[in-house]
Amino acid sequence: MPARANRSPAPRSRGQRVRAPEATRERLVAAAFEEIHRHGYQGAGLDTILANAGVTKGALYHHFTDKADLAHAVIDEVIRGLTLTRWTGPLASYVGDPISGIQSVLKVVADEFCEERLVDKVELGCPLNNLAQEMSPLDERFRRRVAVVFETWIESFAQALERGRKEGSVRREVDARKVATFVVAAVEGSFGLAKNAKSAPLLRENLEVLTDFLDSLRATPATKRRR
Amino acid sequence: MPARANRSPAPRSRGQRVRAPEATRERLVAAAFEEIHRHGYQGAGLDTILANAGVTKGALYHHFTDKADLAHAVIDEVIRGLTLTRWTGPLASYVGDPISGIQSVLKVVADEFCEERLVDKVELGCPLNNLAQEMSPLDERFRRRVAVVFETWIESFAQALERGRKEGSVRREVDARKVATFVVAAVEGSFGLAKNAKSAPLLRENLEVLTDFLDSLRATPATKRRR
DNA sequence: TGCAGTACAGACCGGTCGGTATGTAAGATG
DNA sequence: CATCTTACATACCGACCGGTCTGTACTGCA
Repeated sequence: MPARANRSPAPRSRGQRVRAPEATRERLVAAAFEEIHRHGYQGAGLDTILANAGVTKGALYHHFTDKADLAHAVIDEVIRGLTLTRWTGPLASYVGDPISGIQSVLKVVADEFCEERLVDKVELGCPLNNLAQEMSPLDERFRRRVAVVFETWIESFAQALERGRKEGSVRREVDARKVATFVVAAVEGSFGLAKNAKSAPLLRENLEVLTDFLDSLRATPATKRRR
Repeated sequence: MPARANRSPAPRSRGQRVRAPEATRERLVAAAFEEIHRHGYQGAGLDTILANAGVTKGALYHHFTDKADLAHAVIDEVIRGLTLTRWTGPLASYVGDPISGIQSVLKVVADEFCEERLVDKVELGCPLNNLAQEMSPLDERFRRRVAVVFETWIESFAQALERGRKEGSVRREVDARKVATFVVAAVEGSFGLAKNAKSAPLLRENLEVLTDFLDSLRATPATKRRR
């Protein structure tokens, strides 16, 4: 196993304690996110998290009741935040018809993971989907929290599509909610296959097919967008 | 935690040993598949597997070198078999154009999981995808074995689509391989969302959208199939 | 300035679980 | 029938790991 990187070393130099509870908490959550992203919840070791956060058991159990509580914070804060930043945020601020908006967001993500700097992250998969698949049947509290994040994601896409329908850019027969759910499912499925194949190009190609599918929903019969 | 069912009680009544090594091995693999399907590889307990198989550690380590070896057998035999039975087999034996063939297979699966008897299994997700998401970044041997199964699945769909293209039922511009990969990704993504939502209808609806997408690939411009 | 509550540090514990070592009965072999 | 190999059963071990407990330094407050 590769030595685990300990970025942002502990700011405690013994004799000069800093006393920044909020910062400590966030270091713990951030380190937990990393570990869980790499090894899953069950595979994540508290000792590793503590080492990477630069704190000890005392700090952990001061801020959280147990391992699950820490993971809940990871979902509610980090993973939810990432979903908003990557998907709902960019789509909401997009100017233009919603289908082009979703396609634009897909392209941004595809480009991002094809960059040299992030190709390695493809094999770690989507943190949201990872937790969903691992924990949904095991712990109801995990399942619900993850479901909430999925819901906001789907709902933002659904509202965009519904708006497009009313504005005339999206075909009338389209069920915005169903399509939005499908798009999210297809995105997560694409991440999953790319993760197993360790292939960022595979992710990109899948998102391209998804883009074609979205074109087929346009009211103006698919004027072959730029790719 | 719920008491784990021990179906098919051990056939050993002490004093009348049966000596059926192949059967014992298969009982172990079957029990391991169940446990892994429910709790993932890391969460699966050997003691539970042994209890449900009705054998002991001695039997296990006689037939397998370690836990990973047992799981490898689960992938190569059970999960691969399920994939062939559910997807590539039915499609291969379908008479008619390949797009209708894939749609038919999708419908069979959707109906299956909406039955009273199998709705509970939705929340366990697809065994193949579960292992792919959990183990791909952790163990290269797991990743490769899972990738092989995905490959046969995708390839069977790709060949069907390519055949349709040559026969004229599938549009010329369609990249059979890309589309086949996307379909598999969409299926797995749909299973994943349905698993988190604990909703068989959600799975069905997603597969319906996927069916619509497949219609858009027909050379004859989507003559609105039966649903 | 003393005191109390906060924010940790670090040693330790108990259970779980994968794996091993040893024993033994059943079937094959000569 | 003696023996060897196969096919298990069972007791046991040691490591890991989540969680606890106690101690302590810093800080705000009366």
